[in-house]
Amino acid sequence: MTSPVYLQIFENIKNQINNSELKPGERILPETALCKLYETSRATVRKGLALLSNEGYIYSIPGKGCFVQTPQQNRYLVYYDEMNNLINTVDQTRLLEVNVIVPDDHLANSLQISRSKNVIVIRRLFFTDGEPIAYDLKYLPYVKGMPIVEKEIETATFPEMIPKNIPLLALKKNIVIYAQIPSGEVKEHLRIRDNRALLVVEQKLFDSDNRPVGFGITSFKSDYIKLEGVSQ
Amino acid sequence: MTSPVYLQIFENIKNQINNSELKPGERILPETALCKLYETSRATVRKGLALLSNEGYIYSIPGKGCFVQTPQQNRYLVYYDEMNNLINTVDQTRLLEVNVIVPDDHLANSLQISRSKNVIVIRRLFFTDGEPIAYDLKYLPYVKGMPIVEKEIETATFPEMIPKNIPLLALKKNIVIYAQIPSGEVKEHLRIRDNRALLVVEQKLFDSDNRPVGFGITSFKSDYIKLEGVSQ
DNA sequence: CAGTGGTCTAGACCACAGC
DNA sequence: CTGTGGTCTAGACCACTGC
Repeated sequence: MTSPVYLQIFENIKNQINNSELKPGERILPETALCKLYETSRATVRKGLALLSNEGYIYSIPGKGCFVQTPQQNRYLVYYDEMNNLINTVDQTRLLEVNVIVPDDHLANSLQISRSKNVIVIRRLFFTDGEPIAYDLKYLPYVKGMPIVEKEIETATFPEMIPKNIPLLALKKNIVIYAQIPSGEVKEHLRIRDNRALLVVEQKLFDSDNRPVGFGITSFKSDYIKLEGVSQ
Repeated sequence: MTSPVYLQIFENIKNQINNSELKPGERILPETALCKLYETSRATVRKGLALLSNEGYIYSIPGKGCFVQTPQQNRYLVYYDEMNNLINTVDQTRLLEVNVIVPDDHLANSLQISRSKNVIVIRRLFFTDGEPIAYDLKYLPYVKGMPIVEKEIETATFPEMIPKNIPLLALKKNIVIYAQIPSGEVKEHLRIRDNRALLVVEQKLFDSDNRPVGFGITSFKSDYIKLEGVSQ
Protein backbone atom coordinates (compact mmCIF):
# COMPACT_ATOMS: atom_id res chain seq x y z
CA MET A 1 0.00 0.00 0.00
CA THR A 2 2.30 2.73 -1.25
CA SER A 3 0.86 6.14 -2.08
CA PRO A 4 1.91 8.24 -5.08
CA VAL A 5 5.14 10.19 -4.64
CA TYR A 6 3.40 13.57 -4.96
CA LEU A 7 1.09 12.63 -2.07
CA GLN A 8 4.04 11.62 0.10
CA ILE A 9 5.65 15.00 -0.57
CA PHE A 10 2.35 16.71 0.28
CA GLU A 11 1.88 14.76 3.52
CA ASN A 12 5.50 15.16 4.64
CA ILE A 13 5.58 18.93 4.21
CA LYS A 14 2.06 19.29 5.65
CA ASN A 15 3.14 17.41 8.77
CA GLN A 16 6.29 19.50 9.09
CA ILE A 17 4.10 22.60 9.04
CA ASN A 18 1.60 21.17 11.54
CA ASN A 19 4.43 20.15 13.87
CA SER A 20 5.99 23.61 13.61
CA GLU A 21 9.17 22.15 12.11
CA LEU A 22 8.36 24.63 9.37
CA LYS A 23 7.06 27.95 10.65
CA PRO A 24 4.92 30.56 8.89
CA GLY A 25 7.00 32.79 6.64
CA GLU A 26 9.86 30.30 6.44
CA ARG A 27 11.09 29.22 3.05
CA ILE A 28 10.78 25.58 2.10
CA LEU A 29 13.28 23.68 -0.06
CA PRO A 30 13.34 24.81 -3.71
CA GLU A 31 11.78 22.48 -6.25
CA THR A 32 15.12 21.25 -7.58
CA ALA A 33 16.25 20.31 -4.06
CA LEU A 34 12.99 18.40 -3.48
CA CYS A 35 13.58 16.58 -6.78
CA LYS A 36 16.93 15.29 -5.45
CA LEU A 37 15.49 14.56 -1.97
CA TYR A 38 12.63 12.45 -3.30
CA GLU A 39 14.55 11.22 -6.37
CA THR A 40 11.74 12.27 -8.67
CA SER A 41 11.00 14.69 -11.50
CA ARG A 42 10.09 18.33 -11.11
CA ALA A 43 6.54 17.75 -12.36
CA THR A 44 5.91 15.34 -9.49
CA VAL A 45 7.34 17.74 -6.92
CA ARG A 46 5.24 20.56 -8.36
CA LYS A 47 2.11 18.44 -8.11
CA GLY A 48 2.75 17.98 -4.39
CA LEU A 49 3.43 21.68 -3.92
CA ALA A 50 0.26 22.57 -5.87
CA LEU A 51 -1.75 20.53 -3.37
CA LEU A 52 -0.14 22.34 -0.44
CA SER A 53 -0.83 25.65 -2.11
CA ASN A 54 -4.48 24.76 -2.81
CA GLU A 55 -5.04 23.85 0.82
CA GLY A 56 -3.48 27.11 1.98
CA TYR A 57 -0.31 25.69 3.54
CA ILE A 58 2.20 27.44 1.29
CA TYR A 59 2.44 30.19 -1.29
CA SER A 60 5.07 30.82 -3.94
CA ILE A 61 6.77 33.94 -5.24
CA PRO A 62 8.27 33.59 -8.73
CA GLY A 63 12.02 34.02 -8.66
CA LYS A 64 12.20 33.78 -4.87
CA GLY A 65 10.79 30.51 -3.60
CA CYS A 66 8.00 28.77 -1.70
CA PHE A 67 7.02 29.95 1.77
CA VAL A 68 4.87 28.65 4.61
CA GLN A 69 1.54 30.49 4.79
CA THR A 70 0.41 32.09 8.05
CA PRO A 71 -2.65 29.97 8.88
CA GLN A 72 -6.21 31.13 8.30
CA GLN A 73 -7.86 29.82 11.43
CA ASN A 74 -11.12 31.67 11.33
CA ARG A 75 -12.74 30.65 8.08
CA TYR A 76 -15.66 28.25 8.03
CA LEU A 77 -17.61 26.66 5.23
CA VAL A 78 -21.30 27.20 6.03
CA TYR A 79 -24.24 25.62 4.26
CA TYR A 80 -27.26 27.90 3.95
CA ASP A 81 -30.45 27.11 2.08
CA GLU A 82 -33.47 29.17 3.06
CA MET A 83 -35.72 26.15 2.63
CA ASN A 84 -33.54 23.63 4.49
CA ASN A 85 -31.30 23.76 7.52
CA LEU A 86 -29.81 21.56 10.21
CA ILE A 87 -33.03 21.26 12.23
CA ASN A 88 -35.89 22.16 9.91
CA THR A 89 -37.30 21.96 6.38
CA VAL A 90 -39.85 24.33 4.86
CA ASP A 91 -42.75 22.34 3.43
CA GLN A 92 -45.06 25.18 2.39
CA THR A 93 -44.86 28.83 1.37
CA ARG A 94 -47.45 31.58 1.14
CA LEU A 95 -47.17 34.67 -1.01
CA LEU A 96 -48.15 37.79 0.92
CA GLU A 97 -47.40 40.43 -1.68
CA VAL A 98 -45.84 41.08 -5.05
CA ASN A 99 -45.46 44.73 -5.87
CA VAL A 100 -43.48 47.32 -7.75
CA ILE A 101 -42.12 50.05 -5.51
CA VAL A 102 -39.72 52.96 -5.58
CA PRO A 103 -36.76 52.12 -3.34
CA ASP A 104 -35.73 54.10 -0.28
CA ASP A 105 -32.13 55.19 0.16
CA HIS A 106 -30.93 52.04 1.88
CA LEU A 107 -32.51 49.71 -0.66
CA ALA A 108 -31.35 51.79 -3.65
CA ASN A 109 -27.88 51.65 -2.18
CA SER A 110 -28.02 47.89 -1.61
CA LEU A 111 -29.09 47.26 -5.19
CA GLN A 112 -26.77 49.99 -6.52
CA ILE A 113 -29.52 51.64 -8.54
CA SER A 114 -30.92 55.17 -8.69
CA ARG A 115 -33.89 55.99 -6.47
CA SER A 116 -36.01 56.65 -9.55
CA LYS A 117 -35.77 53.04 -10.76
CA ASN A 118 -38.50 50.58 -9.92
CA VAL A 119 -37.97 47.63 -7.65
CA ILE A 120 -40.04 44.48 -7.33
CA VAL A 121 -40.79 43.47 -3.77
CA ILE A 122 -41.89 39.97 -2.85
CA ARG A 123 -43.11 39.14 0.65
CA ARG A 124 -43.59 35.53 1.65
CA LEU A 125 -44.12 33.29 4.65
CA PHE A 126 -42.44 29.91 5.07
CA PHE A 127 -44.27 27.12 6.88
CA THR A 128 -43.39 23.83 8.50
CA ASP A 129 -46.24 21.56 9.55
CA GLY A 130 -48.69 24.43 9.16
CA GLU A 131 -46.74 26.74 11.43
CA PRO A 132 -45.20 29.94 10.07
CA ILE A 133 -41.46 29.71 10.73
CA ALA A 134 -39.93 32.47 8.59
CA TYR A 135 -40.80 35.82 7.05
CA ASP A 136 -39.14 36.45 3.73
CA LEU A 137 -38.56 39.67 1.81
CA LYS A 138 -36.96 39.84 -1.63
CA TYR A 139 -36.12 42.87 -3.72
CA LEU A 140 -35.30 42.63 -7.43
CA PRO A 141 -34.44 45.56 -9.70
CA TYR A 142 -37.30 45.85 -12.20
CA VAL A 143 -36.29 44.78 -15.70
CA LYS A 144 -38.61 45.47 -18.64
CA GLY A 145 -40.40 42.37 -19.81
CA MET A 146 -39.67 40.52 -16.59
CA PRO A 147 -42.36 37.93 -16.07
CA ILE A 148 -43.97 38.00 -12.65
CA VAL A 149 -46.01 34.88 -12.30
CA GLU A 150 -47.27 34.66 -8.76
CA LYS A 151 -47.57 30.89 -8.69
CA GLU A 152 -43.96 30.50 -9.71
CA ILE A 153 -42.66 32.96 -7.17
CA GLU A 154 -44.52 31.31 -4.35
CA THR A 155 -42.15 28.39 -4.09
CA ALA A 156 -39.05 29.72 -5.84
CA THR A 157 -35.75 29.99 -4.01
CA PHE A 158 -33.88 33.23 -4.43
CA PRO A 159 -31.63 32.41 -7.40
CA GLU A 160 -34.61 31.05 -9.29
CA MET A 161 -36.29 34.46 -9.17
CA ILE A 162 -33.50 36.15 -11.07
CA PRO A 163 -34.36 36.82 -14.73
CA LYS A 164 -33.47 33.95 -17.00
CA ASN A 165 -30.97 35.85 -19.14
CA ILE A 166 -28.44 35.86 -16.32
CA PRO A 167 -26.62 32.54 -16.23
CA LEU A 168 -27.61 30.92 -12.94
CA LEU A 169 -24.24 29.53 -12.05
CA ALA A 170 -22.36 32.76 -12.55
CA LEU A 171 -24.08 34.29 -9.54
CA LYS A 172 -21.94 35.46 -6.66
CA LYS A 173 -23.79 35.61 -3.35
CA ASN A 174 -23.13 37.31 -0.04
CA ILE A 175 -24.90 36.60 3.22
CA VAL A 176 -25.02 38.51 6.48
CA ILE A 177 -26.23 36.74 9.63
CA TYR A 178 -27.53 38.38 12.80
CA ALA A 179 -30.09 38.01 15.59
CA GLN A 180 -33.09 40.27 16.16
CA ILE A 181 -36.25 40.79 18.21
CA PRO A 182 -39.22 40.69 15.82
CA SER A 183 -41.07 43.92 15.06
CA GLY A 184 -44.86 44.23 15.14
CA GLU A 185 -45.71 43.16 11.60
CA VAL A 186 -43.29 40.24 11.48
CA LYS A 187 -44.39 39.15 14.95
CA GLU A 188 -47.99 39.02 13.78
CA HIS A 189 -47.29 37.10 10.60
CA LEU A 190 -45.16 34.55 12.47
CA ARG A 191 -47.84 34.31 15.20
CA ILE A 192 -45.32 35.11 17.93
CA ARG A 193 -47.03 35.90 21.26
CA ASP A 194 -44.20 35.53 23.78
CA ASN A 195 -40.59 36.70 23.65
CA ARG A 196 -38.87 35.02 20.78
CA ALA A 197 -35.65 35.80 18.93
CA LEU A 198 -35.23 35.78 15.15
CA LEU A 199 -32.22 34.65 13.19
CA VAL A 200 -32.00 36.97 10.21
CA VAL A 201 -30.11 36.13 7.04
CA GLU A 202 -29.64 38.85 4.46
CA GLN A 203 -28.66 37.67 1.02
CA LYS A 204 -27.27 39.74 -1.82
CA LEU A 205 -26.94 38.32 -5.33
CA PHE A 206 -24.55 39.62 -7.98
CA ASP A 207 -24.25 38.86 -11.69
CA SER A 208 -20.96 38.01 -13.35
CA ASP A 209 -20.15 41.72 -13.67
CA ASN A 210 -20.66 42.18 -9.90
CA ARG A 211 -23.86 44.17 -10.34
CA PRO A 212 -26.46 43.47 -7.63
CA VAL A 213 -29.43 41.56 -9.06
CA GLY A 214 -31.27 40.78 -5.85
CA PHE A 215 -31.48 41.56 -2.15
CA GLY A 216 -33.27 39.37 0.36
CA ILE A 217 -34.02 39.36 4.08
CA THR A 218 -35.22 36.12 5.63
CA SER A 219 -36.19 36.16 9.33
CA PHE A 220 -36.41 32.73 10.96
CA LYS A 221 -38.01 31.92 14.28
CA SER A 222 -34.98 31.05 16.37
CA ASP A 223 -36.08 27.54 17.31
CA TYR A 224 -36.45 26.55 13.66
CA ILE A 225 -32.95 27.30 12.41
CA LYS A 226 -29.38 26.36 13.15
CA LEU A 227 -26.53 26.98 10.74
CA GLU A 228 -23.49 24.76 10.76
CA GLY A 229 -19.95 25.46 9.61
CA VAL A 230 -16.70 23.52 9.37
CA SER A 231 -13.24 25.06 9.46
CA GLN A 232 -11.31 25.37 6.22
CA MET B 1 -1.60 40.00 -23.57
CA THR B 2 -2.06 36.26 -24.10
CA SER B 3 -2.83 34.03 -21.13
CA PRO B 4 -1.35 30.56 -20.62
CA VAL B 5 -3.00 27.77 -22.61
CA TYR B 6 -4.16 25.92 -19.48
CA LEU B 7 -5.99 29.07 -18.34
CA GLN B 8 -7.69 29.42 -21.72
CA ILE B 9 -8.88 25.83 -21.45
CA PHE B 10 -10.11 26.51 -17.91
CA GLU B 11 -11.97 29.71 -18.89
CA ASN B 12 -13.49 28.21 -22.03
CA ILE B 13 -14.92 25.17 -20.30
CA LYS B 14 -16.00 27.23 -17.28
CA ASN B 15 -17.93 29.57 -19.57
CA GLN B 16 -19.52 26.66 -21.41
CA ILE B 17 -20.75 25.37 -18.05
CA ASN B 18 -22.00 28.78 -16.91
CA ASN B 19 -23.82 29.29 -20.21
CA SER B 20 -25.40 25.84 -19.95
CA GLU B 21 -23.72 24.71 -23.16
CA LEU B 22 -22.43 21.98 -20.90
CA LYS B 23 -25.02 20.71 -18.40
CA PRO B 24 -24.52 18.97 -15.06
CA GLY B 25 -23.81 15.28 -15.50
CA GLU B 26 -22.75 15.68 -19.12
CA ARG B 27 -19.42 14.32 -20.17
CA ILE B 28 -16.80 16.74 -21.44
CA LEU B 29 -14.26 15.96 -24.18
CA PRO B 30 -11.63 13.39 -23.15
CA GLU B 31 -8.13 14.69 -22.48
CA THR B 32 -6.71 13.40 -25.74
CA ALA B 33 -9.44 15.19 -27.71
CA LEU B 34 -8.72 18.44 -25.85
CA CYS B 35 -5.03 18.00 -26.70
CA LYS B 36 -5.89 17.97 -30.40
CA LEU B 37 -8.44 20.81 -30.04
CA TYR B 38 -6.00 23.14 -28.31
CA GLU B 39 -2.92 21.73 -30.07
CA THR B 40 -1.15 21.20 -26.79
CA SER B 41 0.23 18.43 -24.60
CA ARG B 42 -1.74 16.33 -22.20
CA ALA B 43 -0.02 17.86 -19.15
CA THR B 44 -1.30 21.29 -20.15
CA VAL B 45 -4.83 20.01 -20.69
CA ARG B 46 -4.72 18.26 -17.33
CA LYS B 47 -3.60 21.46 -15.61
CA GLY B 48 -6.69 23.23 -16.95
CA LEU B 49 -8.94 20.36 -15.90
CA ALA B 50 -7.34 20.30 -12.43
CA LEU B 51 -8.34 23.93 -11.99
CA LEU B 52 -11.92 23.19 -13.01
CA SER B 53 -11.99 20.26 -10.61
CA ASN B 54 -10.58 22.34 -7.73
CA GLU B 55 -13.24 24.97 -8.22
CA GLY B 56 -15.97 22.34 -8.26
CA TYR B 57 -16.99 22.62 -11.92
CA ILE B 58 -16.11 19.07 -12.96
CA TYR B 59 -15.20 15.71 -11.50
CA SER B 60 -13.46 12.75 -13.10
CA ILE B 61 -13.98 9.00 -12.96
CA PRO B 62 -10.94 6.91 -13.91
CA GLY B 63 -11.58 4.82 -16.99
CA LYS B 64 -14.78 6.69 -17.84
CA GLY B 65 -14.18 10.41 -18.30
CA CYS B 66 -14.73 13.92 -16.97
CA PHE B 67 -18.22 15.13 -16.08
CA VAL B 68 -19.86 18.44 -15.25
CA GLN B 69 -20.54 18.73 -11.53
CA THR B 70 -24.05 19.59 -10.30
CA PRO B 71 -23.43 23.01 -8.77
CA GLN B 72 -23.12 23.55 -5.02
CA GLN B 73 -25.05 26.78 -4.70
CA ASN B 74 -25.52 26.91 -0.98
CA ARG B 75 -22.03 26.98 0.45
CA TYR B 76 -20.58 30.14 1.91
CA LEU B 77 -17.19 30.99 3.33
CA VAL B 78 -17.80 32.68 6.67
CA TYR B 79 -15.22 34.46 8.82
CA TYR B 80 -15.76 34.02 12.56
CA ASP B 81 -13.44 35.26 15.27
CA GLU B 82 -15.02 35.56 18.71
CA MET B 83 -13.01 38.72 19.38
CA ASN B 84 -13.63 40.46 16.04
CA ASN B 85 -16.56 40.68 13.66
CA LEU B 86 -18.04 42.86 10.95
CA ILE B 87 -19.35 45.52 13.33
CA ASN B 88 -17.47 45.13 16.61
CA THR B 89 -14.16 44.34 18.28
CA VAL B 90 -13.71 43.07 21.84
CA ASP B 91 -11.24 45.31 23.69
CA GLN B 92 -11.46 43.77 27.18
CA THR B 93 -12.31 40.44 28.80
CA ARG B 94 -13.17 39.48 32.36
CA LEU B 95 -12.74 36.05 33.86
CA LEU B 96 -15.82 35.03 35.84
CA GLU B 97 -14.85 31.49 36.78
CA VAL B 98 -12.34 28.74 36.21
CA ASN B 99 -13.38 25.43 37.67
CA VAL B 100 -13.15 21.70 37.38
CA ILE B 101 -16.51 19.99 37.10
CA VAL B 102 -18.06 16.63 36.32
CA PRO B 103 -19.91 16.89 33.00
CA ASP B 104 -23.61 16.33 32.54
CA ASP B 105 -24.85 14.01 29.81
CA HIS B 106 -24.97 16.59 27.07
CA LEU B 107 -21.49 17.92 27.77
CA ALA B 108 -19.96 14.46 28.15
CA ASN B 109 -21.51 13.60 24.81
CA SER B 110 -20.22 16.77 23.15
CA LEU B 111 -16.68 16.08 24.35
CA GLN B 112 -17.03 12.34 23.77
CA ILE B 113 -15.78 11.47 27.24
CA SER B 114 -17.20 9.39 30.08
CA ARG B 115 -19.28 11.20 32.71
CA SER B 116 -16.67 10.30 35.34
CA LYS B 117 -13.92 12.36 33.68
CA ASN B 118 -13.23 15.87 34.84
CA VAL B 119 -13.87 18.91 32.69
CA ILE B 120 -12.47 22.39 33.03
CA VAL B 121 -15.06 25.13 32.67
CA ILE B 122 -14.11 28.71 31.91
CA ARG B 123 -16.69 31.50 32.08
CA ARG B 124 -15.81 34.91 30.70
CA LEU B 125 -17.35 38.23 29.69
CA PHE B 126 -16.28 40.19 26.63
CA PHE B 127 -16.38 43.98 26.68
CA THR B 128 -16.35 46.78 24.16
CA ASP B 129 -15.92 50.34 25.46
CA GLY B 130 -16.70 49.15 28.96
CA GLU B 131 -19.98 47.50 27.95
CA PRO B 132 -20.43 43.74 28.28
CA ILE B 133 -21.24 42.43 24.79
CA ALA B 134 -20.81 38.67 25.05
CA TYR B 135 -20.96 35.84 27.58
CA ASP B 136 -18.49 33.08 26.90
CA LEU B 137 -18.37 29.48 28.14
CA LYS B 138 -15.57 27.03 27.36
CA TYR B 139 -15.25 23.39 28.33
CA LEU B 140 -11.96 21.50 28.05
CA PRO B 141 -11.42 17.84 28.98
CA TYR B 142 -9.10 17.85 31.99
CA VAL B 143 -5.62 16.60 31.15
CA LYS B 144 -3.14 15.85 33.92
CA GLY B 145 -0.49 18.51 34.25
CA MET B 146 -2.52 21.00 32.27
CA PRO B 147 -1.51 24.46 33.33
CA ILE B 148 -4.39 26.71 34.27
CA VAL B 149 -3.03 30.19 34.61
CA GLU B 150 -5.91 32.55 35.09
CA LYS B 151 -4.18 35.59 33.64
CA GLU B 152 -3.43 33.74 30.43
CA ILE B 153 -6.92 32.42 30.05
CA GLU B 154 -8.45 35.81 30.52
CA THR B 155 -7.52 37.02 27.06
CA ALA B 156 -6.91 33.76 25.20
CA THR B 157 -8.96 32.83 22.16
CA PHE B 158 -10.28 29.32 22.05
CA PRO B 159 -7.50 27.52 20.16
CA GLU B 160 -4.92 29.09 22.45
CA MET B 161 -6.49 27.37 25.46
CA ILE B 162 -5.90 23.91 24.11
CA PRO B 163 -2.92 22.14 25.74
CA LYS B 164 0.34 22.83 23.98
CA ASN B 165 1.06 19.23 23.02
CA ILE B 166 -1.63 19.31 20.34
CA PRO B 167 -0.28 20.98 17.21
CA LEU B 168 -2.31 24.14 16.80
CA LEU B 169 -2.82 23.95 13.08
CA ALA B 170 -4.09 20.41 13.05
CA LEU B 171 -7.30 21.54 14.75
CA LYS B 172 -10.54 20.97 12.95
CA LYS B 173 -13.33 23.22 14.12
CA ASN B 174 -17.10 23.15 13.83
CA ILE B 175 -19.44 25.99 14.56
CA VAL B 176 -23.20 26.10 15.03
CA ILE B 177 -25.01 29.43 14.82
CA TYR B 178 -28.44 30.28 16.23
CA ALA B 179 -30.47 33.01 17.87
CA GLN B 180 -31.78 32.98 21.44
CA ILE B 181 -33.51 35.02 24.13
CA PRO B 182 -31.09 35.42 27.07
CA SER B 183 -31.77 33.53 30.28
CA GLY B 184 -31.65 35.11 33.74
CA GLU B 185 -27.97 34.71 34.53
CA VAL B 186 -26.70 35.71 31.09
CA LYS B 187 -29.14 38.63 31.03
CA GLU B 188 -27.71 39.91 34.30
CA HIS B 189 -24.07 39.57 33.28
CA LEU B 190 -24.71 41.33 29.98
CA ARG B 191 -26.74 44.02 31.78
CA ILE B 192 -29.75 43.48 29.55
CA ARG B 193 -32.88 45.20 30.87
CA ASP B 194 -35.19 45.30 27.84
CA ASN B 195 -35.95 42.66 25.24
CA ARG B 196 -32.80 41.79 23.41
CA ALA B 197 -31.84 38.83 21.23
CA LEU B 198 -28.57 36.92 21.42
CA LEU B 199 -26.59 35.46 18.58
CA VAL B 200 -25.09 32.26 19.90
CA VAL B 201 -22.08 30.55 18.34
CA GLU B 202 -21.15 27.10 19.54
CA GLN B 203 -17.67 25.96 18.68
CA LYS B 204 -16.27 22.46 18.83
CA LEU B 205 -12.54 21.78 18.43
CA PHE B 206 -11.04 18.47 17.35
CA ASP B 207 -7.47 17.21 17.28
CA SER B 208 -5.93 15.51 14.27
CA ASP B 209 -7.48 12.19 15.31
CA ASN B 210 -10.93 13.82 15.39
CA ARG B 211 -11.20 13.63 19.17
CA PRO B 212 -13.00 16.61 20.70
CA VAL B 213 -10.59 18.79 22.67
CA GLY B 214 -12.86 21.72 23.42
CA PHE B 215 -16.44 22.92 23.40
CA GLY B 216 -17.45 26.57 23.59
CA ILE B 217 -20.63 28.62 23.68
CA THR B 218 -20.37 32.33 23.03
CA SER B 219 -23.54 34.45 23.33
CA PHE B 220 -23.34 37.87 21.71
CA LYS B 221 -25.71 40.78 22.24
CA SER B 222 -27.42 40.95 18.87
CA ASP B 223 -26.47 44.54 18.08
CA TYR B 224 -22.79 43.79 18.51
CA ILE B 225 -22.37 41.01 15.99
CA LYS B 226 -22.91 40.37 12.32
CA LEU B 227 -21.35 37.46 10.47
CA GLU B 228 -20.61 37.73 6.78
CA GLY B 229 -20.24 35.01 4.16
CA VAL B 230 -19.42 34.83 0.46
CA SER B 231 -20.55 32.08 -1.89
CA GLN B 232 -18.05 29.45 -2.93
C1' DC C 1 -9.68 -5.27 -26.66
C1' DA C 2 -9.39 0.07 -27.11
C1' DG C 3 -10.28 4.20 -24.59
C1' DT C 4 -9.99 6.69 -20.33
C1' DG C 5 -7.94 9.11 -16.53
C1' DG C 6 -3.77 8.78 -12.89
C1' DT C 7 1.07 8.91 -12.38
C1' DC C 8 5.61 9.96 -13.88
C1' DT C 9 10.03 11.14 -16.64
C1' DA C 10 13.53 14.09 -18.63
C1' DG C 11 14.05 17.34 -20.76
C1' DA C 12 13.01 22.65 -22.56
C1' DC C 13 12.38 27.91 -22.49
C1' DC C 14 10.75 31.94 -20.02
C1' DA C 15 10.44 35.94 -16.52
C1' DC C 16 11.85 37.39 -12.45
C1' DA C 17 14.94 37.89 -7.69
C1' DG C 18 19.16 39.05 -6.03
C1' DC C 19 23.87 39.44 -6.26
C1' DC D 1 25.21 36.06 -13.73
C1' DT D 2 22.80 31.99 -11.12
C1' DG D 3 18.78 30.31 -9.00
C1' DT D 4 13.96 30.47 -8.64
C1' DG D 5 9.22 29.30 -9.90
C1' DG D 6 5.79 29.24 -14.29
C1' DT D 7 4.79 27.05 -18.52
C1' DC D 8 5.11 23.38 -21.77
C1' DT D 9 6.50 19.12 -24.65
C1' DA D 10 6.49 14.33 -26.03
C1' DG D 11 6.73 10.64 -24.65
C1' DA D 12 5.84 6.38 -20.98
C1' DC D 13 3.34 2.78 -17.99
C1' DC D 14 -0.54 1.68 -15.06
C1' DA D 15 -5.45 0.54 -13.52
C1' DC D 16 -9.84 0.83 -14.64
C1' DT D 17 -14.10 0.88 -17.78
C1' DG D 18 -17.07 -0.91 -21.25
C1' DC D 19 -17.58 -3.59 -25.13
